[in-house]
Amino acid sequence: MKKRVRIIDVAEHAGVSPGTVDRVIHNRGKVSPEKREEVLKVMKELGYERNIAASILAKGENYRVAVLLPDYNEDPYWKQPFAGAEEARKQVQHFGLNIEYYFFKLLSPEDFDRQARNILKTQPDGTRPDGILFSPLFLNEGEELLNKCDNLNIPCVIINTNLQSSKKLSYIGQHSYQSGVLAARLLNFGTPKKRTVIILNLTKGSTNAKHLIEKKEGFQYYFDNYGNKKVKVVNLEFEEFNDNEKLKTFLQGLIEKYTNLSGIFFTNSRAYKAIQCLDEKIVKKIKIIGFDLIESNLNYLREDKINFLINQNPIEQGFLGIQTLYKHLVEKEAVEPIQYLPLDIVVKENMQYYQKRGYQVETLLTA
Amino acid sequence: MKKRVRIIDVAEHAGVSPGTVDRVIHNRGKVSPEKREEVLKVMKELGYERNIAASILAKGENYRVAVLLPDYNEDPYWKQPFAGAEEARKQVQHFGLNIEYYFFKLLSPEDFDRQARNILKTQPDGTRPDGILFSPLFLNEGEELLNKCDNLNIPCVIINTNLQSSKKLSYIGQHSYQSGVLAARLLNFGTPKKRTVIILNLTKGSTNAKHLIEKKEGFQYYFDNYGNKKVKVVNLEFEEFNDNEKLKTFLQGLIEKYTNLSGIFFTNSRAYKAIQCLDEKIVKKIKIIGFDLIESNLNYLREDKINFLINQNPIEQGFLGIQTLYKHLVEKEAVEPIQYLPLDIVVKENMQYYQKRGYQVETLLTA
DNA sequence: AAATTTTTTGTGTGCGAACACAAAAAAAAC
DNA sequence: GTTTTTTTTGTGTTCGCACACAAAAAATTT
Repeated sequence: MKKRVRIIDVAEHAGVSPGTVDRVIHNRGKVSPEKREEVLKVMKELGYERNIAASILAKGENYRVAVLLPDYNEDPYWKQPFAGAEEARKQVQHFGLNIEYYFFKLLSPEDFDRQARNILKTQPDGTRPDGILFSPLFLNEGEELLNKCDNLNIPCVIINTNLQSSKKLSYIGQHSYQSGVLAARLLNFGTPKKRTVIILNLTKGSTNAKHLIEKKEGFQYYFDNYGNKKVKVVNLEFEEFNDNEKLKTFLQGLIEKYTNLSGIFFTNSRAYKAIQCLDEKIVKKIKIIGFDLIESNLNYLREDKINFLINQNPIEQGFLGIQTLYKHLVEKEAVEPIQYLPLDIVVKENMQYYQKRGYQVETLLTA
Repeated sequence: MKKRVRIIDVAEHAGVSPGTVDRVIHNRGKVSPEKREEVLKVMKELGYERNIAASILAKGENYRVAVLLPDYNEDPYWKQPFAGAEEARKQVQHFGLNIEYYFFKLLSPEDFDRQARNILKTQPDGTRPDGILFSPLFLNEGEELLNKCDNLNIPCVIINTNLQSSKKLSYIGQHSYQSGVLAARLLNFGTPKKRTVIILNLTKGSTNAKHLIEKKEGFQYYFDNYGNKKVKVVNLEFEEFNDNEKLKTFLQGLIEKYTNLSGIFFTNSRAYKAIQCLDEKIVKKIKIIGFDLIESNLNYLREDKINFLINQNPIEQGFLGIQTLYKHLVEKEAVEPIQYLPLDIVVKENMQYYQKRGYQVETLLTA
């Protein structure tokens, strides 16, 4: 148990005052080059490490982080990153990280933009947030926010949807392409003969389509290279998924057209919307793969109407997002620019274990 | 951003000195009942919360935690909990938690016991560890260690194998029974007709058999209640798995005997030992499910010789184990007595994401 | 060469809790 | 009622860092 090296130890060895060492550590300038070099050398020699507890105490509660997510009342999926962030907040609040939440309307780029402006507005005390966690569902507006933050020197962590921009501190989420490959593998597993599989995208055009395209490509790739060569892949999209009648007509059309239909891969969390519209017997004959452990999907998983759900760890996304900002701001540690979360294969028999933090979502939101 | 309530605030409101409040908080006795009550009341009223950073700083680096695991040179699986613990150590070392590792010979209860005694020996400075993390592979010796620690008031976190004893702070690991059910589900998925499945236990009698029995029961339960009713389940054990010739003979015997063999479920990480001995064509005809993402298994997963691996998150077990002790000792927060980790279904297409921390295992151990 | 400005370096205080020790109050012994 | 002992309460120092401010040294100006 080697005793820690302190600033004052470094100062003594370097023949300077603690104040000078402090200036070197924090780059507060006003240090002559020679002393600067000497201090850096001694720090390395002695292996100086900042005492984080003392640092936090001396600094006071100072960091402000803004979290911008879709309003979860419109889509229960978004409860989960929120819950994860809340969980992390409880831990890091002791160490000087405070969090403010902002919510935008799920399908409205305008609202996203409005909230983003709110976040960046200077407070009465003249400050801006020290970090932002958000999900860039809209490509342009997301990039714009990243750019603004880059100018203001505010680190951003983005979750769920990746942007190519290098102006982010870190991306946390799934590898879209690979999730498509995985879905294909699972569907292929239950498709021995010459059959048809459908990849169906229930979404409106306005949202960031990039990760949906990647899923499709991954899905196609698997069947082209590894899967049962006799399987035909059909690629479809349907926008009016909120109109039950239209959706029903659309789906029945598919069933009639593709008589040798083996399975459907839903590219997002809306598998349950389709299953609602279909006859039980038909559903059970088709293999169905969807995304996300939201309650409506889980119910169908229990009833064996959905065969597999792929979990993209939304709770963990929120949790890790806050943790990453904490690491960067408070501990000043380097963070990974891309943090891919596992693609969990969820069936009835293991679903319970992926909802652990999920329990708190409910209690949290009714409070 | 409400300002924090400090001890001195509580003291003022209660009309006592900070020392008295301190005594109440730490139960250092010597406080008159009236003042004690008053202080507690005020603490609740003002919502006092300990400033953890200040607390850690004032206390100094004080906590010592011992970690007792099997020697990973004998079984690569055990590299993983070690790596997880190391990862956690890096984080909590800043906050006053120091870790010492002890290793015991995998199949030797005597060595486990010897190391346990080492751990509990008082140090030159008269102290014992403040907490212990271990894996109670041997039922009796594990219980004994728990009992001793209970007497000495040392909190214990156990991983991998559960013990019924209530004298543990927390268990972290899988739900054995449910993992059996899950394996059955996956095997059943690929078994349409009247066939035979084998559940095979490659182990020596000496280790704690309890979680193996639970796996078997879960496996059987699924086929009895939900699975294909025409499947016959055969329950076997083989001890001399390290003798390739004998194992080969044994397995070929099985193949000949059960001509309609559909799949084998290996109850631990030794699936690879069996596959080594078998002909490629035969392996590919049989569905194989095993446990644990060790390199030999992963290779066979890549080659499609193993269909599914169930991951019991050994890295996370080590990581969470240390975190749990940190929470208990340093943050003094309540911890969950049982923390079940997910039963991950791993195939070729998602295996990479479950090894994230695993990468560091290699670099760690060659250093 | 003295006075002034600018750059560089050193000193001191506070953050909040833990713990040792001193002081005061209460109880017991005489 | 005084002294001694025990219980209860209060005070002061420490942990290591951040940051404000004071002091010293160097560079400019006069």
